[in-house]
Amino acid sequence: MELDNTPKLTTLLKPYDPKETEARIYKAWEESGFFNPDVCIEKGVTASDAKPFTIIMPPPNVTGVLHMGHAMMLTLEDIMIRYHRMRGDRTLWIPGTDHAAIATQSKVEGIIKKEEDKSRHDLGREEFLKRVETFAQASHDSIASQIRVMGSSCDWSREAFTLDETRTKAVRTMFKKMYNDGLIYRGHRIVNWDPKGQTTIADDEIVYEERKAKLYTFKYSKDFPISISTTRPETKIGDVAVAVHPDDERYSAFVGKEYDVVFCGVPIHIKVIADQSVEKEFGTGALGVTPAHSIIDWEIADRHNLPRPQVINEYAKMTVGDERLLGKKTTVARDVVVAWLKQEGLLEKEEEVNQNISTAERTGGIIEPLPKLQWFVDVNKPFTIADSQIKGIESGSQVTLKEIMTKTVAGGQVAIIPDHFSKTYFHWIENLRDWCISRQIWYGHRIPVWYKGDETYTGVEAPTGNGWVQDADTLDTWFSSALWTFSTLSWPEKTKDFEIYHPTDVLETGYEILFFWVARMILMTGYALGTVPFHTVYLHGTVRDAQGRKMSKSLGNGIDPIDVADKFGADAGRMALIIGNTPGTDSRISEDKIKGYKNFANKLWNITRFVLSSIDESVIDTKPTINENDKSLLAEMSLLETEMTKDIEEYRFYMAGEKVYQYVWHRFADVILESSKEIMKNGTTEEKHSRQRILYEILKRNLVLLHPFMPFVTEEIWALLPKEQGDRALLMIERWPTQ
RNA sequence: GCGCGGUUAGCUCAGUUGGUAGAGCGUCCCCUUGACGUGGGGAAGGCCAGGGGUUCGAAUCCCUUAUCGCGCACCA
Repeated sequence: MELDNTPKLTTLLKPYDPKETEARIYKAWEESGFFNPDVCIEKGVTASDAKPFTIIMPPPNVTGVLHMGHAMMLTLEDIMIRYHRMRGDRTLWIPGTDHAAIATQSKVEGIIKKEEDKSRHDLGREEFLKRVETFAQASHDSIASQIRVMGSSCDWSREAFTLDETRTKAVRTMFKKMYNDGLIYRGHRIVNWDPKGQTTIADDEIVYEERKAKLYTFKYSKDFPISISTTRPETKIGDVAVAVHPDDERYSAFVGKEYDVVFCGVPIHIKVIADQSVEKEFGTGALGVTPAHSIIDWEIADRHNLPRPQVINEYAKMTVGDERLLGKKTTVARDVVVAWLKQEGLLEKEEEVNQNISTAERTGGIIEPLPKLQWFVDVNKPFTIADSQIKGIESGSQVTLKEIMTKTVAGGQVAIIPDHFSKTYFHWIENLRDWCISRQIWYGHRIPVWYKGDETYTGVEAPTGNGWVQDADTLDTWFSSALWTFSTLSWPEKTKDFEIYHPTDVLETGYEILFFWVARMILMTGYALGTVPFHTVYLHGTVRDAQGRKMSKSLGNGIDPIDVADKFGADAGRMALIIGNTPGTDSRISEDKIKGYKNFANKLWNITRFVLSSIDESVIDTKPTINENDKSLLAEMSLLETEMTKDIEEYRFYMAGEKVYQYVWHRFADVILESSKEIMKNGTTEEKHSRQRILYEILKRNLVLLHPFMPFVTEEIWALLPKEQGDRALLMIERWPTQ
């Protein structure tokens, strides 16, 4: 490696300017090829038998631009990656983006609506998809450049997209495998229907909003013996039973009896049944069972083998009744039914209650539970796992997807940081139902199933022959995300990458997608590969504004990480995001905090100026004797290195960052540099040389320690520093101190 | 309803296995003009939410109360 021992003091005369520096440095890194572990091995930076360290980047949605949460994610991951690369590990960080089906589609629909006043149906499937792809591409390009601005040292040669060719193959292969194992099934079941988005959504895409509602208590008819309560009288047209608790003596005489009534002009048949799920104390203690329009009631119907008449359609309109009801919106129909109840003298009580109403996360539409023919992943069905490396699950044994999710975490094969999220995780699994994976949207992985008459074909490629029609639905975006750790490594191809880098080491992501994503990756990996997708899950919190509010467009309180990089430098933004931020805890960020770390970058710059202007070149070429006092300063430095290494290994990045900050500013600059001034003035030649040598050494060693946190300024200073034998040209591949 | 967190200096937060509390910012005083004013030195400020317990010793472990936040479920 070439050594350039000319201190570039002219550069150093100016204050540190991150804006001028950062883009240039990133380009140099990228051109060096060292983001790619193959190049590191090829060039002798990494041993060919070095142990791998892998992170697959959680792919940002191609819905626009990066926000502070992404910046935090990228920083945390880059710290780990740079640290491991400097340690000599075979370090791989794969970047990528997510097509984010519903989110991207609704974004583009919104734009087209606004600009052209057209819907996706006006454009047609093919034309609409073209528009989405154009949008996604532009969005991808800005995201990719923003990831670079943050200084992320990821391997762009392996970049992936959840909807590209390789990932499509993985998705289809997985679908077919699960279908063949009977874990994916098509069924007519009650689902969460979003009338606004015209699609099904998964249970965890529901957001509950508290609203005031009226609870009506009434009887179906004058002769009906039991009163029931509901907030949705219009659904009662779909009732088939009244359920009471088996121990409820008030109603035991009626259990088993059946009644025919005409309810608001519609004849209905009601059976009185006893079911454990009914609460005696709630309302009248009797529940009108509407199987087609309530998830709980659907399950009651399962237990009692009841019919499930549908009375509401996909547009939230009534499908039965006379002219008063037919075709009316549910909200209108509700008033009609209530008026009828009053008129007939059946309404006994009308009270105001607070209720949690289910809305769709993406569109805000009020969820209408409906029975529909959809695709599901069965989480409770046992299947034979061919080859299992999961503790407590033997190869060839019968196991369910739920068991896989539980045992990998319970057995410690996947460690969650902070640990208390494991409890939340288990709690979620206990309540997990079958996962509805089909969506009635256009953008995404189309379900790889084809129909011809009564025939059904499932496969990676379309079937040959005429007359086959592909299923119109697409897959839940989390289906493809769930394969991310191994689809990015070219699964189902058995590549070298896959062999070397999977399972990955760390998944670093926000706690809010523990269920959406983390759990499903564990599910898919356990199922398809019999192993875990990663050994450690590091969950970061939400980045909030200075007042602790979530950053949002409507509030206008967002801080754009790119603006931050522009104004203060990416290094400053990185430090501000990391320091004082513990895993799983929300953090606040403000310009003041970021500014503080810009000052720190400048401080480091000026330390360098002082050191370089204080030392003779002789202390670099010929190592002078270090006196006892200065030796103790080096020992202090070693201690810092040991502590920081331990902190990073144990995922305490906030502490590692703070320690080196404290040391550089308040020990190295405030004490050691200050005391050096006196030595340079009045010390003996030996004292001067000893001190000069350790100033040089301490500075270099601090640059190494700081590099994962503030890669740009440290790399820039490194380039300006005279080198000695063994120093590497780029700081990013300099060796981390061995412990 | 079930579960999980938080409650520490004016503000934002640390405090790794229990050993009489720390940082950043802010405030006040002082210093300094060839590394840096994006600087240096110093100071004030906390019965670590309340109560109880374990211990030689508790911010740290256990119980309990209050309060804030979050997740899940349900509200028929």
